[in-house]
Order: sequence, then structure tokens, then C-alpha cells
Amino acid sequence: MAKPQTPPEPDKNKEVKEQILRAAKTLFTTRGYDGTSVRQICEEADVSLALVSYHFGGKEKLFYELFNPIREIFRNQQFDLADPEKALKQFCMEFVRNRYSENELINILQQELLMNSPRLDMLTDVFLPSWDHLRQILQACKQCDIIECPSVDTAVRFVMGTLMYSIQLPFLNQSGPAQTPEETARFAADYVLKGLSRR
Amino acid sequence: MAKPQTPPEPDKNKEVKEQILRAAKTLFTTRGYDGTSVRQICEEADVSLALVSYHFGGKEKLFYELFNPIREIFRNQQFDLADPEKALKQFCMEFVRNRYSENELINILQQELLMNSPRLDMLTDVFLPSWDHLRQILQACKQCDIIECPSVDTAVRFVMGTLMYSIQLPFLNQSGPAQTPEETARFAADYVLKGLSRR
DNA sequence: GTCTATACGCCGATAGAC
DNA sequence: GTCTATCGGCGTATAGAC
Repeated sequence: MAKPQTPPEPDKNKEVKEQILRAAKTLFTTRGYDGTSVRQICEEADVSLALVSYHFGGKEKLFYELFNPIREIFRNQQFDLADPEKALKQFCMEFVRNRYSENELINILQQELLMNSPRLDMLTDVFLPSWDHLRQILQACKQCDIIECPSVDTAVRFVMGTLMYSIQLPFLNQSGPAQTPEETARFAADYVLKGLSRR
Repeated sequence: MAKPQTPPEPDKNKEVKEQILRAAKTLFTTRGYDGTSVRQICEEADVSLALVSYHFGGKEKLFYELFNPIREIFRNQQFDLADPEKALKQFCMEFVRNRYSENELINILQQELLMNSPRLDMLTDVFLPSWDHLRQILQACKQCDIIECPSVDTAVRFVMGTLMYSIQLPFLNQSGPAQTPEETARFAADYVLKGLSRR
């Protein structure tokens, strides 16, 4: 089916929706869910107040829709548990890449996780798969005596902490030249593997 | 000492202030600054709405006062840069202990850091000393060729991530028996040292 | 589909009685 | 020092014109 032609605009509808999504993403990132008002979003997006409810059905639904782009990413990830060490390395590198490319959404997610927000129920498919994959990988690593840790849970948290903080932090005026995502990914995988390795 | 009996109350003033502080701490932790209303705090503390303004001068000042107990802790920390490896180990262990004993405040702090909130300006003396200490320690370690990293900034973030996530996370139903803070502190120091060590 | 105007509730802060 | 009552403002959501 071709475009509906001449009418007012080509895809004005989609355009407005995406403008709202863009504004919402940056605002939620820097002010949090409760710190961001629909008014601010619409002002930033340069559209009228009513359009968030019209296009998304309200602030909360807009919030959830923000995460649609990364829902697939995490769902489609696969790791070969037969080679746990390689799987761990692969997990770390892919996570860091995603940490960089989806910085804002993962920041928002971290805020929500930290306060155990009531919105998490609608976001489990966004964040749980990663935690589960990592846990399975580390479980396998431990069984093969590749790593050493008091409990798999603890190792999961340590690794996740490492990977979550792999990106530059806004509140530090980081001086020198920034690493590339790929460099950081390699270093992260190294750091994790060495850190968990049996002495 | 028996109860002071008949006078109005012994330290009702202090008692009310502390009740408000307690309620504020738990609410800010689980709902964030903007997600928590003064009304909720007062209801939870079982005092009337006006008392937050009366005793603290408003919501924001109450928020800042929450952190007073840990301001000293971080300011008074000292590390001997002459023995960087020992300093790093000490830093990790002390941070993890604090992470456990001041779980709620550090959670709140993390939320604020993550969204680079405008309130951070009044909290620099709470969180900056730790980041600075860690950076100095890692700088020293790197100069002595004890550790290896693409940049000190990156190492700082990795270590902080590890330590921040050293505590149990509310959104994971963590199965097995929890580690003690001391066990976790030891493991964290090990993980960090091994992770950063030259191969 | 997009706008303006408005409904209605909760927000933080304070005035004034006790 | 603590309460209740209330202020002005901003929150989300929607009705109705275009």
C-alpha cells in the first residue's frame, strides 16, 4: 500500500508520536518518572498538552512504550552454556555495547530498579532476561570451576554493577579522552573474568 | 533511669524530628524525592502536616538533613597512598560495610546521581570524597604498576559499580542464604584487586 | 489529529487557634 | 510545639471547537 498521498502531511502522526517519545526519553532520564510532568514533555516536544493522552493513553503508557525498542534486543539474546567462559565474555561485551547505545533507557531502568518502583511489573521482560542469562552463565562457570564466589547471586550483582557503571557518569567531570564502547567492552570482560577467576 | 513522668514529655521535640526523619528516609528510598510527598511523610510519621516546615524548613531541607549522619563518615576517611594496594583493599572493604549499614541513604544518593539531580550540589560533601579517594588510590596503584586499565576514570567507575551493587537488590527474589557484610566486603576487595591486576 | 479551555485533585507552605 | 484550615499553583486527564 502506497502512501495516502496529498493529505496534509506524509506521516505527521508518526512524527508527532516520535517527537513526544524523544522528549519523554530525555526528560525521564534527567528528572525521573515522578519528576517529569506531561506538560514539560509536551512543551519540550512542541506539541499541545492533550496529545500524550490521545496518542499513548496517558503518562504511564507513554513511559512503557519508551522501552519497546529494547524489549526485543534482550529477548533475542542467546548464550552457549556449553562454553561458559566464552558465554560470560560475550555477555559482558554485549551488555556494555547496549549500555552505550541505549544509555538513556538503561539509566531510567536503573532508577526504577533502585526504588523498586511499581512500574517494574510492566518492565520485567526488559530487564529480567539479562539478569537470568547472567545468572545461568555464572552458574555454569561455577560448576566448571572457572570462577570462584561465595554465591552465584553475589557474583551476579558484582558483574552487573561493573557493567552498569561502565559508561561515563554525568556528575563527574571526566577529564581525559573517553574510551570507545568497544575498548570499554573488552576491558569490562577482562575485569570480570579476572575478578572472578580462581586465584 | 525511669521515665521522666508527668512533664509534657521528655524530648518530644527530638522524638518528633526523628520520627519524621525515619519516615522520610524509607519513603525517599522507595519512591524517590519527587515521588514522595510531605503529606505521606507526615502520615507515615503520625504527625501533622505542618511539622515538616516547622522543624526543618521545608521538604528540601529535610531531605538534606537526612544525610547528616553520613557526612562525617566519608569526610573522616583516610587512606595511606604510600601502600596503594593496601589502600585499595581498605577502601573496598570500608565502602561495602558502609553500603550495608547505610543502605537506604546510599540508595537515595544513587538515584540522585543517576539523574544528575539539582539537589546534588548540596550533597557533594557526601559522595565526592569517596570518588576522589578512590581515584587517588587507583592513580597511585597505576603508577606503581599494580593495576592495569585504559584510564583511571574507567577503573574508578568499574570499582564503584562493583561496590554499589554489593548489596542485595530488592527486585530480585534472592534465593540462597545472604552473605554477611564482612564476607561480601572481603570478596569485593578480592574481586576488584584481581580484576584490575596486571595479568 | 490537533488545539484551547477547563475539571478536579494533590502538591508544598503557612496562618492562626490552642 | 502542634494542630486544622486554607492558599495558590501545578499535576493529569478530558471536553469540545476546529
